[in-house]
Amino acid sequence: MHNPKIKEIEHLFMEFMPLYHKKLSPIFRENDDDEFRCHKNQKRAIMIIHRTKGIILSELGRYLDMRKGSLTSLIDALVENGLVERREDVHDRRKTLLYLTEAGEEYYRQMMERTSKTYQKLFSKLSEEEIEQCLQGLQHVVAALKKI
Amino acid sequence: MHNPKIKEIEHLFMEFMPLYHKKLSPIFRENDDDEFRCHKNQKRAIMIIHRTKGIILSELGRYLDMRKGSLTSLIDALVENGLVERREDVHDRRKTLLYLTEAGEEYYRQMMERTSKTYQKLFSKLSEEEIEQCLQGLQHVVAALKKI
DNA sequence: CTCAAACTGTCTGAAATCTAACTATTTAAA
DNA sequence: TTTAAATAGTTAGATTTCAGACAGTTTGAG
Repeated sequence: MHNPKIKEIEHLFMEFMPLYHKKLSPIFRENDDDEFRCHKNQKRAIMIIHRTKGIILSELGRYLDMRKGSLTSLIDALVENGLVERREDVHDRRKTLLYLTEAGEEYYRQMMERTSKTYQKLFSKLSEEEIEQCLQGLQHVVAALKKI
Repeated sequence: MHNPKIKEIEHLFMEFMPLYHKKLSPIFRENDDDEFRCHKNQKRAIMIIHRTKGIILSELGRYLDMRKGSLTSLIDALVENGLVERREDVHDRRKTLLYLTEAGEEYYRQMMERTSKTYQKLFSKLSEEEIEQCLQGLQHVVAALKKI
């Protein structure tokens, strides 16, 4: 019942997450020339809504690891700023579908432009081989997380 | 200057993080039989202090992606509950070193016991080969994050 | 069909986190 | 040596997130 390799995976995640926060999370704090003054979690929400258009609030909360109650006000602010819009779900009247507005998509593009520069700068410290291994490693980890 | 593989890595991280939050983060929310009623970030802090004994507040903040100002009160609560202790740094009087108390280590052990059960259950859905690939993948990603 | 269980989003007051100052200490350049 | 810049931790007030309760809707078992 107890698989030692899974235990190793657990340890690696505990090593991985602090490293991610230290090296990569700060990217979402960068607030220079952010006309809407979005904070970190608003930016994370925008990135997810862009990728999964029509997502509902509850599911967004799962992806962000935030409670749906917190998201009501977070999304309210984004709607007020004209970056996000709510639409009713025709097939399930409980649900509200979330989309980026055109302004939201534009904001997303600008955000990604800055993000990419930071990624390029950071990972250029690695050799081509290390980059390749990181890339393939991430693919395997993502594939695993999708299955569990 | 622009490396397309780094761009792929960036995309994979953007896919990875929401998946991690959805599948693995909830583990730290489990609050059954938690006599100290530690919330998620307190648990994350305890895990990091266990791994990096004698860490200072500012560095802990980087690993948690939290501001040092927030950590003063977070650590205060853990100290009051007898799980963490502050010690002065003899060589640099600005610094305060953080350690788990014996009760803190015991709390950590109990938390890890529950965590491990959840990891075992989740990852047992994967084949041996998929587990191996996830494991090796994580090793490469961690190695990369350490270098950048 | 009926009705309980599950799920949606919102609300309210409590709790946690953030921003931005501030003091103290160390580092390093002048 | 002197001094400016960088870093550590704390504090106060503003902002964000939380837990828990709520009403409306859908699902599914009997």
